[in-house]
Amino acid sequence: MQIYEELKARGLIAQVTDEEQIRELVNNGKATFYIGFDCTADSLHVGHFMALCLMKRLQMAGNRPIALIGGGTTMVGDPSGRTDMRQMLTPEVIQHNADCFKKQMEKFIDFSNGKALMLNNADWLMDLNYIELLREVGACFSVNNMLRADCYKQRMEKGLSFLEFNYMIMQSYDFYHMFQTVGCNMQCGGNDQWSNMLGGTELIRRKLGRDSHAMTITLLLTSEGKKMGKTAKGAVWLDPNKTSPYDFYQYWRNIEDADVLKCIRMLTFLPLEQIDEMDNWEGSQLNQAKELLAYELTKLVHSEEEAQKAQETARGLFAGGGSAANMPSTALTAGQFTDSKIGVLTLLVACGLCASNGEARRLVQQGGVAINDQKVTAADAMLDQEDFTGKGIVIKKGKKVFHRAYLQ
RNA sequence: GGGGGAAUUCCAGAGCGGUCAAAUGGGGCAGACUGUAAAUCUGUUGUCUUCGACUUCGGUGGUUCGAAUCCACCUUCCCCCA
Repeated sequence: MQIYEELKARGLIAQVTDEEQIRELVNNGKATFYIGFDCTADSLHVGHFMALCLMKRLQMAGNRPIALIGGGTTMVGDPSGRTDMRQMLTPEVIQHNADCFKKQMEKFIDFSNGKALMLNNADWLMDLNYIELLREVGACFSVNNMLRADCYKQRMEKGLSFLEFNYMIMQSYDFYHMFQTVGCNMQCGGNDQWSNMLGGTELIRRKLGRDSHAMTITLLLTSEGKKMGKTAKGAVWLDPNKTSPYDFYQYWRNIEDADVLKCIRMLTFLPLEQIDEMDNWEGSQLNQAKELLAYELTKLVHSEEEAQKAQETARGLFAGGGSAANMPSTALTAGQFTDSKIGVLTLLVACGLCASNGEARRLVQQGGVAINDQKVTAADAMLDQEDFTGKGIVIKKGKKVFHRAYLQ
């Protein structure tokens, strides 16, 4: 099976400009394609992970990826999928984020010997001259057409600033620029980028009379239609300091039944035959699939070792007994104890399990806290400092959150 | 440039000058049931030294014994006309 067919079988491809041409290009390793990354945060998250996987797959098939850091476009802000205006980021923050992205990407993509490129569009966008750009590029865009684009439509009601309206033009210019300078002939991206991407191919056709291609990746949505990788606390990050490997593992382990197979197919590198076999799994058997998914992804994003550790910890905690070594933990200092004692509420807050004493109190009152498997019933319960020495104690919040606290 | 409207707790969205820490829904958290799933039901959801106190309703001042509710100005956004 060739790469294009595989991508299709995995359900990764959402839209393409010309299937035949792209198939030909990609299957023969003739594509130089780019994916843009807006650096609005200092770490990549699960959403980006899809894109990175696609790059990796295409690279393995002999194509050349370009990771484009949006140092310039982030200054403008993409209105797609947003109902309100993005917060403006300062150039310093954007630069910092771009640097962070670069480090993370190097783990996935082989940038050696020009096998892949990493560019930053700040390098060419920041020097543009307004009038020149208007005459050169602006003339090629029809506002009528742009307004018809889906991403702007929703914003027509809530208001759209001229700044954001220009995002499509910047992105199109990127493609146009790289088409000429590094021979980039295809753009990939999330399906929400479709109209922005078409802007680029259109610009290239108008300015140069040449064909270029665009391909979008299916957005990974939960069965409820929400974006995958978002939790109430925010995104699931790839940076182990922002989302620990254990939490990362747990995120996938806790996924809904309806989404498991889809995720395995789209996100892992397991052979399709193996995945097809799991297709008729049902009920609690799906738990095995979830474990596999969580393991594979943790391995890809962090390392085999981390995946192993996370799996052991999770199995131990949920199956009972088990090692407490790798669960998230907090080191307490003697200063946090008064008279060698600490209150449960204080402890919960200190470990970041609760945002406030009030929340901690509620949690205890509702029977949601257990320490070393003993349910805590009194909000004013005190714990002895000596219990925290060595491995410390294990706090269980609700049914799934385990946390270790020990004395430093 | 002219006219009108809006800003409320995580989100959406109610809110007579006192009885408003603020309806309702969503989301979150916890409990029951389960398979570390979903659905369902229940409780809870500003902070704290929690039978009490304190700080919130875009910002700043003002009126009042008392203001999320009235007035002025400012900021931001939306709509209509040009």
